[in-house]
Amino acid sequence: MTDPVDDLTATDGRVIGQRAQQTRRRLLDATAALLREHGALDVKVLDVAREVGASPATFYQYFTDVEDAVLALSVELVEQVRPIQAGFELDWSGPDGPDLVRAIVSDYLDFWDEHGAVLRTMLLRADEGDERFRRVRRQYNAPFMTAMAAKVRDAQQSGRLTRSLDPEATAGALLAAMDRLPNYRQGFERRGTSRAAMIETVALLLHSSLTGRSLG
Amino acid sequence: MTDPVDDLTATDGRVIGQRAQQTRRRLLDATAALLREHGALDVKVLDVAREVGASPATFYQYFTDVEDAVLALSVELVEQVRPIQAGFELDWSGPDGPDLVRAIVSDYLDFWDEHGAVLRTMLLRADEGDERFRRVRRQYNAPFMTAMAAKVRDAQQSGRLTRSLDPEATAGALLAAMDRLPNYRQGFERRGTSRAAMIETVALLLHSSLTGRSLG
DNA sequence: TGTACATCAGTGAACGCGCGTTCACTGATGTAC
DNA sequence: TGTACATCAGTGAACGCGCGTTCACTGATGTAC
Repeated sequence: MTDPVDDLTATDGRVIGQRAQQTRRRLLDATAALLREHGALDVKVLDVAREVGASPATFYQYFTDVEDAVLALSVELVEQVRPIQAGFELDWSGPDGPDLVRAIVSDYLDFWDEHGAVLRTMLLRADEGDERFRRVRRQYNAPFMTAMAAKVRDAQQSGRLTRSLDPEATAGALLAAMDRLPNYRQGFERRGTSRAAMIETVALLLHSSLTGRSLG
Repeated sequence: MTDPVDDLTATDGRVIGQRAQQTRRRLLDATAALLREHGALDVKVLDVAREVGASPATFYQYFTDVEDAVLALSVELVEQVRPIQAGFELDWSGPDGPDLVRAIVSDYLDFWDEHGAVLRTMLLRADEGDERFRRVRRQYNAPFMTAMAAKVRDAQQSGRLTRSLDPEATAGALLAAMDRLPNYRQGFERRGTSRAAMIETVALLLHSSLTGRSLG
C-alpha cells in the first residue's frame, strides 16, 4: 500500500512538491465545502478559486475541471472508508455480534454525515454512467460487497440462511440501504424516529440477513 | 382525486389551453430525455428548446428554469408510482405472498428503468436540502412508508417480528434498498448476477423483514 | 357562413453577464559551487 | 556564507463563448353576431 501523497502530479504531468501539495489540498477542501453548501450542480471553478483566495489559473494547475476535483475527493474516500469496511470482515456470529454491528452502522452513519456531499456526487455520476466515477464507486464498494457476500455464503453453508438469496444481490441490497438511508435521517428525526432507533434497526436487518439469525 | 391536467398554468399564472398543454408536455419530455442523456448537471434551457424545435422564450412560458421542469416531472412520478404502491397495501402473509412480492419488486425495477433519470435528480436535490424537492420526495415516499411500516407493526403485534425493529426505520431501509439497487443492475449483470436473482433476493428480504417470515 | 375581434400561443433577435480558459509574467524556493 | 541560476508555484488580466433571459412582435385559434 503506497502512501497516497506520493505520485501527485500537476495537470502538465510534473510531480509536485510540498508547497504545491498544500495548495492542491486547499482546493480540494474548498471544492468539498462548496459541494456541501451549493450542491453538486452548482460548483464553479471560479468559486473554488475565490474560496481559497487563489487565481483560477491555480486551480487549472491541479485539476482539469470541477468534476476532476470531485473525482479526486472520491478517490480519497476509497481509502478513508477502509476502517469501517474492516468491521465487515469480523465475525458477527458470536454473542457480541449485535453490538459489533451497531457500532459499525453508527460509524458508517457518521461517515455519511461527514462526506455525504462527495458521496452523493460520486454515486450520482456513477449512476449516470460516467466511467471514471463507476470505477471509483466499484473500488469503494468492493470491500463491502466481498465481505457481506462471504457472510451470506457462510450462513448458507451452515444452513442458517436460505440458498434462494443471491449473495451478491443480498450484499448490494444492504449496502444500498446503508447508502441511501442517511439521506433520510433529518426527515426521520423530525418525525420522532431517533438516530439510535435507525441504527438499531439497520443493524438488526444486517445481522439477520447476513448471519441468518431470525428477526422473530 | 382531481385530473392532474386541470390546473396547469403558464408562468404568468394564466390557465393554459390544449395546444399549450401539448407544448408543455413536449418540453417536459425533452427535459426528461436530456436528463437521461446528459445527466442532472448538464441540461440547459437552450438544449430543451432546441430539442423540441421551439424558441427559448417558449420554455419560459411554462417553466422558470430547468429545475422547475424537473420538479414538474417529479410531481408526475408521484402519481405514476401509485399502482406499484398499491401492491404494498395487499396482504403478503398468505401462501401467494412471495410471488406477489416478486411481481411488485419486478414492477418497481421497471419503473426505475423508465424513470431513473428523473428519480435520481429528485432524490439528489432533496438529499441536498432543496425544500421543494424534499416535499415531492415525501409525497412520493409516504405511501411506501406507511404501507411498509403498517406491515411491520402487524407482524410485531402477532409476535412474528421483534419489537426492536422501528417500523418507520425498517420501512425506510427497505425503500432505500429498492431505490439504490436499480442503479447497480448493470454492474450486477456484468458480473453474472441476473435480474431474476436480484428480484428474488430483494423480494425475500422485503418479505422476511416485513412479515417476520424467517430467511432460514 | 362569413366577418371582425379578442385572446392564446409561439417566436427571432438581441443583450449582457458570468464563466471557463489561457498566457505571459512575477515571486518563491531549492541547489551548486 | 554568499551568490548565481534553475526550477517550482502562483497570478492578473484578458478573451470569447454560450447561456439565461427578455421584448416587441407575428401567427393561430376561438367566438360573437
